[in-house]
Amino acid sequence: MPSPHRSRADRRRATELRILNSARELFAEKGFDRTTIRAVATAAGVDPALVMQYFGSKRELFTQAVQAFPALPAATDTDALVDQLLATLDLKLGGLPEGTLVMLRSMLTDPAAADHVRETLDRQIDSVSAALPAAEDPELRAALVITTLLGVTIGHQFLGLAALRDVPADRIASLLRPAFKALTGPPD
Amino acid sequence: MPSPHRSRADRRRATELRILNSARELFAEKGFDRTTIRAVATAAGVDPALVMQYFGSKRELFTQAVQAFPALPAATDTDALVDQLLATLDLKLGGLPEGTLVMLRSMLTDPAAADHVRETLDRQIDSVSAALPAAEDPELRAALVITTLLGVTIGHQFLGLAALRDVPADRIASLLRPAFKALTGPPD
DNA sequence: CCATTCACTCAACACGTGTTGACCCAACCA
DNA sequence: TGGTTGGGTCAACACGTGTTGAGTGAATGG
Repeated sequence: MPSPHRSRADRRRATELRILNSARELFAEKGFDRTTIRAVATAAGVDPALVMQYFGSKRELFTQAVQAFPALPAATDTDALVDQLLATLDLKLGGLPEGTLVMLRSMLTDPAAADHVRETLDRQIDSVSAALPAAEDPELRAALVITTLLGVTIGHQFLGLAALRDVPADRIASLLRPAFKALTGPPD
Repeated sequence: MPSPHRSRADRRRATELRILNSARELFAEKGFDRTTIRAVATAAGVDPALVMQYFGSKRELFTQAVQAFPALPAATDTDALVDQLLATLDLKLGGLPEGTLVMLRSMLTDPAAADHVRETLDRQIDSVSAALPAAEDPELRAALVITTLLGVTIGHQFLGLAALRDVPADRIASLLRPAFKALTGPPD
């Protein structure tokens, strides 16, 4: 059922976007393997063949459905860095962008997704590490901070751990803050 | 190629075990969806139909391939608890039992695996929480400790983050210790 | 020694998948 | 108005999957 009176190019872009959105939603919810081209097509109200025609392959559709993680804001001061990292918790626990969910969901079972996540986290670690000039082993400390956030995110967003349900993000942040301070700079 | 002179019952148990071990290895490496009955059978040197005959279904084989996480040792003292938690890092970073790898690998894409992991972690959280009588929000604190360990494990074991490669477990433990102390009991 | 049990294999079914090529018809353009 | 483009559908192929039922032959036990 085509929407009324629109130019051919407009409709083309609209359905392509509809497909991409359905794909993101399904990939984020069920992962790469369990998301079928047919399911995406149905969700978008379109024939499976059209999905192929537009994106070439399921793998390519997956790639397009992923969007880069939001870059971490730079910080040179350690205290400010911790605050900024904790500020991202709101995002991580509430409305993580769907393109990010797509990556995280499949990272343990799809090597391509794992690569993408690894590269992204490595980059984030470098970025955090660069803001820890005073401490020793800055890269390792940064990695522990980032993986901690990853673990909390997984426990909350994907596993739905009881102890994390209905806990406001700033409560978690306030408990995590002293831990991150201990991690990023030792008490001397 | 039957191994020589053994009783029928012995050989039966032996091949059943061989199948189970192959299954564990493959499930741990590739996850539920990408592990095929045929691949398990081939790895065990056996016909696919035999796998079905012994385990009934792929799902049942998966269930059998999972073994319970090693229970957390109890501790009533906070400092001792932190030490014990960090002592598990050796295990988590080195030779995590394959049955555990199976669960973790599939937890993001297979709901049954997610259930199992959630239940296990909930139990661990309760256990840790019980050892934190003094602090407020003990359950939440426990959950943050456990999810931190989860995140570090994933970053190291499954993603292979560069910053965690070739870092001895006790180095990580020594950096994590002050963070866990800050998390389990506030500086008063 | 013979009948039976049973570990194990073979061949196939039913189904869902990604992917493809032929086709249709409304929008466009001269 | 008529020919062409191109968004979109239809039907099918080739393949891999979990699963099944009939069959085979050696170990068993009386």
